[in-house]
Amino acid sequence: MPAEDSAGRRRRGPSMADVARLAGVSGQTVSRVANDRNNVDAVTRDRVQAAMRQLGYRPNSAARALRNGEYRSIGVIVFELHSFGTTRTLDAIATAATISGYAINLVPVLDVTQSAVTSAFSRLGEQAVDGVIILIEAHTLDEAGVRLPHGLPVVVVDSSAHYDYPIVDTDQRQGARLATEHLLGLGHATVWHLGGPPTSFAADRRRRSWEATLLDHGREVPPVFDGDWTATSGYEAGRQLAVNAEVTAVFVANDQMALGLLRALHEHGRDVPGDVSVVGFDDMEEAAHFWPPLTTIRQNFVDVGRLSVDALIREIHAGEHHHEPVAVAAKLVHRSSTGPAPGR
Amino acid sequence: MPAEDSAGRRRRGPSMADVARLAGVSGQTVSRVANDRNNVDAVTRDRVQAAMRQLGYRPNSAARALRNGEYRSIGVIVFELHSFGTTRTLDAIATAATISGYAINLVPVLDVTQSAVTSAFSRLGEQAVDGVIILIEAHTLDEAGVRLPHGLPVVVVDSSAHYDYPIVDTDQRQGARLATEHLLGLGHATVWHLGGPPTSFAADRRRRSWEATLLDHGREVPPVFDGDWTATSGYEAGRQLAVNAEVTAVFVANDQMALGLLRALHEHGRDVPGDVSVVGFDDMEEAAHFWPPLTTIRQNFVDVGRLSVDALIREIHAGEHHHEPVAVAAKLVHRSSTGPAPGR
DNA sequence: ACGCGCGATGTTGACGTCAACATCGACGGC
DNA sequence: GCCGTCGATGTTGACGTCAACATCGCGCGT
Repeated sequence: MPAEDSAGRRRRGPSMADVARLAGVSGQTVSRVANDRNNVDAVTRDRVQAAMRQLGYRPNSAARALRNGEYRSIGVIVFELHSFGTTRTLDAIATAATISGYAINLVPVLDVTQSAVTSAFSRLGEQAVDGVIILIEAHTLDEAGVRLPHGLPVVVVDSSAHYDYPIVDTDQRQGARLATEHLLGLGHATVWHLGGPPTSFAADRRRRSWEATLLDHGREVPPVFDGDWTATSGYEAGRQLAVNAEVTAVFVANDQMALGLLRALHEHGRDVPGDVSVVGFDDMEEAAHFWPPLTTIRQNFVDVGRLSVDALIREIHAGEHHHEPVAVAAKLVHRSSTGPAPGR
Repeated sequence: MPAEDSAGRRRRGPSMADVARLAGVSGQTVSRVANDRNNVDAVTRDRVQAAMRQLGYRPNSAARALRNGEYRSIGVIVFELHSFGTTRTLDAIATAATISGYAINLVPVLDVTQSAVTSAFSRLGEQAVDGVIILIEAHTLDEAGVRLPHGLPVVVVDSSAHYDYPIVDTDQRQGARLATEHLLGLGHATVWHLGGPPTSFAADRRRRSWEATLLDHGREVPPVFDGDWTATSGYEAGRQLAVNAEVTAVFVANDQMALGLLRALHEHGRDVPGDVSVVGFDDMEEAAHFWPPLTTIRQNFVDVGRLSVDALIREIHAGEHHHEPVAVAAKLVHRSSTGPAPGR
């Protein structure tokens, strides 16, 4: 339990009443000063502010939230901050929320098990939040069943349209098409794919769009390799791709796996982009300094974050709901890891 | 303002009173059930729980916090989540806090200006937190002056002993010595250094320790190159290091800059580790897949996070204060970017 | 048969804030 | 000089929860 003072009472900060007493005014006047209302005499205001400073007064946000029925805080459920995309999106969400005057309540899912997700959701039920943004990959969500308190506004950052909640995400379809067509445009007969985990909707979208693009152009669709977003999984898949001489172009579902692939290609003495061209996805800051610098699809995480906060706040205030999924455009960043098909 | 019901009242969730009415008991009994007190008859408990489920009751944490004088929440001040270390530490803090039953309130500093820091601090003053962990680099903190509400428990994750707050951090000194001695042990005449921004205490510690280690071994201390933690800055410094034939060993203050350095070395045709050995700091997941895989100093972010949460909670509960700074040991991870000095 | 103890449940009030309403005094118009 | 107006300030109560205290009834010991 918290520290207590000599009388055995909980140590709490000074309240409005304390400030009021010191300044010789009523609590209500203190409230008015604290909230910047204009109908307070300048002299009185100064006196109150001096008293606040002297006592180190800070408003009690619990009381305020109780009174106003609003926490001005939004919960963000995340599963590990290892993934580059999640981290950047969280950053953007935090920034957007702060600008809109909302605090961020970070609710981590401790491990991949279903019970961890369920427990994160139930923790959230007791949290002081007005709404929730879900940043974990969808399949986990599905399995846990939607155990979120009814009536809590929710926005999902993901690529499935299967939820009862508003959705904001990068336009995976368009991004993957950009990558694939870039490689085809360089004269490669076809494009191989190193995908994300099959359980991720984002990975699924990228894979489908890659496939559709190939078919649109009348190309063969090579078998897919699946990774788990980590560089290590990219390296492992890469060891198989590297020994296959037919492989001249690979679209990798994220930059980290692309890094692993590059390493595998180097180890097998295959030149990039001379023998094999590689395109990533995300455009993490490091990608520009991979060896060789990675051509990749840049996601606009700032917009994703901002738009999900906007959507959530709209839902909180107006009870609005169920708009079209919001898709944020991605763009191709051309660097040195892609070049013309060999012998062309 | 939040959505209102048809009567124009704020839409709020059901309260204990609503549950009590439905279950035909007093509010206090509902409270006892909600808090898992044992002195409630099993039959009554079931009835209350059924009512809770039916109404979708969730306890109002604002009221609870007001009543108990404790938010069970800790604030974490961060500046951007771009840096790998900050992100990992935040992750560890979130995990540790959750396990200890504390929520995380993320308070982003929006940009590098002093006013942004000040404003983050003052936002924090109004936030529903019992304590604060500061995860931004120290110099920014200094300039802003310690404007934190007096009496708010604080823990700083940084490497300066100049604060009035408890400190937890990786043992920068030991980590940098490990890196430097590893390179000297491989027969390099001396070790060059690509440091972090001079304003960072962590960077400062690493630099000093590198220098001290060289002096201990009677080696020459080459001029320092300063980066800003980004791969880009590492690349730029790297272009200067790469053209200097004397450089055979470089200790880089983080992995991201090391990546940029590797790229610069490749571009100048200098072999790693044949011509130049490189050691990084952090051990981000990707480091194992750099080309070549990077020898680096692994920071134990999990421990840093856990220990800072522990220290903060201790401070919150007992008002304990001012222990020795906590230094978490780092360790060397040997990969392929380091080898014997050329011609040896 | 009486009372004591104890477990189950109910009642009251306080946590800090702020909207709504009440009050008070000064000033201007007639 | 009287009243109406308006701006500054004060008073009251309610938000939802829970500790402290009060009550009630049942079983058991003597």
